[in-house]
Formats: sequence, structure tokens, C-alpha cells
Amino acid sequence: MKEVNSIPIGMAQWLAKDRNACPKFNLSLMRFHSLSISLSLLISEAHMKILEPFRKCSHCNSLSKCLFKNLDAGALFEIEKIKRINLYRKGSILFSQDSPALGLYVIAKGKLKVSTIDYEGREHISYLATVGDIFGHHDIFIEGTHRYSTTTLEDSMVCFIDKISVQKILELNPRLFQNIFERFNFELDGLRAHEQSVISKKAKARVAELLVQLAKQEIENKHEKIKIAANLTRVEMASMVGIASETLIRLLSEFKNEGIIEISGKSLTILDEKKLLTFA
Amino acid sequence: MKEVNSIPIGMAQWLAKDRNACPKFNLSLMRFHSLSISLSLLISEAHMKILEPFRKCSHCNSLSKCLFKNLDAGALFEIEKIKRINLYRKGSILFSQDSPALGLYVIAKGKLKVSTIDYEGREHISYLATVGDIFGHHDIFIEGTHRYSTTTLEDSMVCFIDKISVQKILELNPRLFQNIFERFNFELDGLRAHEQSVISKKAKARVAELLVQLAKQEIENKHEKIKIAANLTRVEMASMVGIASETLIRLLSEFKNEGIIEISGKSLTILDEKKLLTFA
DNA sequence: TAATTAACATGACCTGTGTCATATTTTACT
DNA sequence: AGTAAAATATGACACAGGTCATGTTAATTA
Repeated sequence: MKEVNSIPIGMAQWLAKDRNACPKFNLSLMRFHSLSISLSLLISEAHMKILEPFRKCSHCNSLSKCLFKNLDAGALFEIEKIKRINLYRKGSILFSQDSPALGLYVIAKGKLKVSTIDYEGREHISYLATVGDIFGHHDIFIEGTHRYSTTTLEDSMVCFIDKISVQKILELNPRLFQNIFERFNFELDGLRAHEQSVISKKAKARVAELLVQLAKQEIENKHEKIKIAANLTRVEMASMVGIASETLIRLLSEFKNEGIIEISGKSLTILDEKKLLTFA
Repeated sequence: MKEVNSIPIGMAQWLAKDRNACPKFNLSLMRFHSLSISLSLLISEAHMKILEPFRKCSHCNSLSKCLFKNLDAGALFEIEKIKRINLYRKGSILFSQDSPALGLYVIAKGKLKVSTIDYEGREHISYLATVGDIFGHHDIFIEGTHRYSTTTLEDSMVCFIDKISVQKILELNPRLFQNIFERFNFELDGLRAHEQSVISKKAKARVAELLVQLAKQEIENKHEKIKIAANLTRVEMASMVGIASETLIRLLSEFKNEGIIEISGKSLTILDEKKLLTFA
């Protein structure tokens, strides 16, 4: 099993861990090693500038995809006051399986993998989460623990609101229940579809499916050629569809030989999506 | 594919379809063939007696397992006024995949299978639902369609509340959101566990798991010997764990030869649960 | 009660996919 | 840059489990 930075939450930690700065957000910061310095002191000018467009929910670039998308200005203002924005370096863990659920996480920027460890210690990735996806909504009303771990695949920014505050917000904005219901449904549908796929489809079909799905998540979707830059290892991709990594590798080669995809290192490019879909 | 009574909903239909009366509820009714007669006229004395303990939520024997379990008397009274109690004969369909979701169903008595049909026409049973289980909560706030079909495995009684009424009840009793959240979580956990199982366990382990799970649903759980009376065909059991029926049959024989279970027709008896668990 | 059908059971066979071994390439670290 | 360690790739092999065929038993229907 891969060892990952297991330090949780928070900009202070992020800064402390930061060595080469955060490439995604194009920062080059001095290094801070002392966590005893108060958080506010640690925040540089550069950081402030980066957080700015996310600090005000009403002006957030990701609002349309956010859980709080259709709330009125007043409600958004309340949320702005309570929420914390955390930065995570690539490879760090938001929370891990069986840890107590503390509140609600909303991804503002970045990409995460949602995974569980099975009884034999193998990692199973359920899905990749991205902007607008939320965690912790399962346990708003109960003293529960997370059923899965979330790990950043790239440098990411995540808004956090503690449980009690979420309850208060919900009380004042029952509209939000609909959004959460929507989210629950989305997850249920996804799980059902995935289970069906695992049960009734062969490995090749599932890999085709995975590629199409990963391609869909890419924003630079301009032309026919879609480059998948999820930055997943073969082992991770395999664990998303429940097959051995060797099988995945073999199938990728097959697709390559059939002229459907192009492989260059970690990055895959889909050349013929139509043909790919016939397999899925 | 098996053809099932595809008549939906309602006591009127149930009565109309009834031939040998409803064994479970010990009814012997005259036969009604005309649906044009108003519903109330169709309800016999015997029926009234059977529905009685379910009509008043506050006195319902299944209240502790119901979605409405921890509501105050006033709220329950409101629900009593709106809800409809429907009877279904064994093998009839509450609702089927892709049909519009009309409201909330709560199982008051009986047992149902929850299933989907995959792209190749094969049935996949997700789980067996029983007293207290609910359907339609997914679509309370949206104009959605059911993602699966539900079919009664025995004569069953189901309370129904239309969507609009559910919304009103929720507005007045936000406590209910917690119950629904709980339900969502329960389903998600179940799905996750099942998917994990399908991905990482072999057929034998999954069948062992299934048997244990089915045994747990039996109420006559007194002694070590647990009789499974779910009344499922081998094909249905196989479709619950995603294997071919032949494989299931073979594995059941194996368990029989190992002295773990006893088979006599449809009814299975678990003789050695401990040993069974070592496989799961 | 016989007749028909559906469900159950078992054998033969074959393919997909996991496991293990090993080589090659890429990435990370000093 | 050079070395160590992952990650990727490919081959050999075994076997779990799907499919098909066929027989047997149980459940319906006439």
C-alpha cells in the first residue's frame, strides 16, 4: 500500500508541508515550518489573491456546480461567514475511512479520489470527485464516521462547514434539502449503475466505460481527440472497475492496437470515441 | 423472462384479480370483476378487520420500523388521514422501472423484491424489502421515474402517500428529514457493501453471505437452525449475488454436502451458521 | 389424474481473468 | 547525473465460473 501524506485539513498544515509550493495555483511561497505561528500570519499576499474568488460564495466561479447553488444572497452571506477554505496538496487526505464525520466538504477546485480499503487491504476507488462534489452530507444528523477515504489527485481547494453550522443553515434554508436529496440520488444512481456494470459486463466493456467516463470529466473537450489527464496509475484505474491491473494494461494495449486510444505514459488520448462506445 | 401480474396499485385491483383470496391475511372473499363499482363498496367486513391495525399509525404494529416512527401524535394523525393502504397479492408489481414516481410507499406487511432489468434483459435483484422499508423517497422533490421495479414475494400491505402530501408533511415535520437521510445512508451503505462483495469476493463467499443475510431477515430466529423462507427461486437468488443460477445451485449442493445447510425444495435451513460465516 | 410446463440439478466444455514471474520504462531521490 | 524504486508491460499458466446440453423433480393447468 502506498503511503500518503496523512496530515489532514487546513491551510496552516498545507503551508507547513509545502516544499515546492503549489503548482496548480501557481504559488511560490517561502517555507514555513513552525505551526505555532498563528494561521493568519502564515497567509501570504499570494494566497489571499488565490482564495479571493472563492471566499465570497456569491462571486465564486464554481457556484453553479455547488451544493449552495440556488440559495439567496442572504443565505450565501451567512455561509461565507462560517465556512473555512482549505488547501490541500496533491496526495493529501481530506478524511479517511472510519474517521468521525465533522462537517460538510464542498470541492471548490481540484480533483479527488473516493476510495475504500477492503478486507484484504486492497484499495477500491468508487469514483473521482471534482468541483461541486460534496462529502459529509451523509452524517449531518448523526454521529457517524466516514465510510470512505478521500485523497486529492491534484492540488485542491475545499470549503468546509462544521456539522452544527450545517444544521443551522438547513433549518433556515429547507431548499437545501432538495439539493442534498439530489446529491443522494446522484450517488445512488452512480452506485447502482456501477454495480450493474461490474456484475454483467466483461472487463473490456468496463474499461471502455471508464475511459468514456474519464473523458467526460475533462474540460478541454473541444475536438474529437480527448486527452485524459486524471493522472491515475494503472493500479488505480483498475481498482475503479474492479479488475487486476495487468488486465487493465492488456486491455489498454488492445485499444491502442485497434487505434482507439493513444498511450504516452500516464496520459491517454481517445482517438475514436464512437468505437470505444461500441465496447461499453 | 417471467411474466408477472402487471396490474398496479390498489385494493380495488387486488380484489378484482383475487381468485382464491389472500392466503396470508386469511381472507376468503367473493370475486369482484367490475372495477367500475366504487372502491368503498368493494371492501368487505373481513377486509376492514385486517386493515384496522394498520389504519391508525399510532397503533400500528410496524410503527417502530416505519419511516414515521418518531413523530408526535398530531403528525401521525395527519398522516393517517392522507395515507392509503393498498393490498397486493403475491407476484404483483408496486411500480416498475422507469414509471413516474407518484409518492411514498411504506411497507406495512409482507416482502418485496427490488430489481432492475439490465441491457440484456436479465433481472438483477438488489435486495429484499420488508416491513418499514420505503420507496419513492428519492423523488419527493423532483419529477423523477423509479430506477427499479418492486414486486411482492408474498401477499403484502403497503401504505401510500402522494408526493404533494409528503412535501407538506415534511414541511411541518423537518424531523422526518433525518429519517429519510438515515434511509438514504442505509441504502448507500448496502450498495457499497454489495459492490465491494461482487468485486472482491468469489461466488462461494457471496452465496454464503447471501444465506446469512437471508437468515437474518427471518423472524423465527430462535434456535441454531434457521429456516430461510424467502420463497425465492434459484434464478432469483443467483441474480442477487450476480452469478449464474447453475453456479448457485452447485454451491448450494456443496454447502449441503459439507453439512452446512439442508435443502428441501425451496426452503433452505442453515445448520451451521458459524461455518457458513467462515466462507463469507 | 394425467399432461404440460417450470424449476432444479448435474455434467462437459471453454473462455476470461487473476496470479505469478520477469523484463522494461518511468519517476523519485541523493 | 546516477541510482534506487515505482510503475508499466508482457508472457505463461491455472482455474473459477459462464454457457450449453440433458435429465430429473416439482408445480400448474386442463
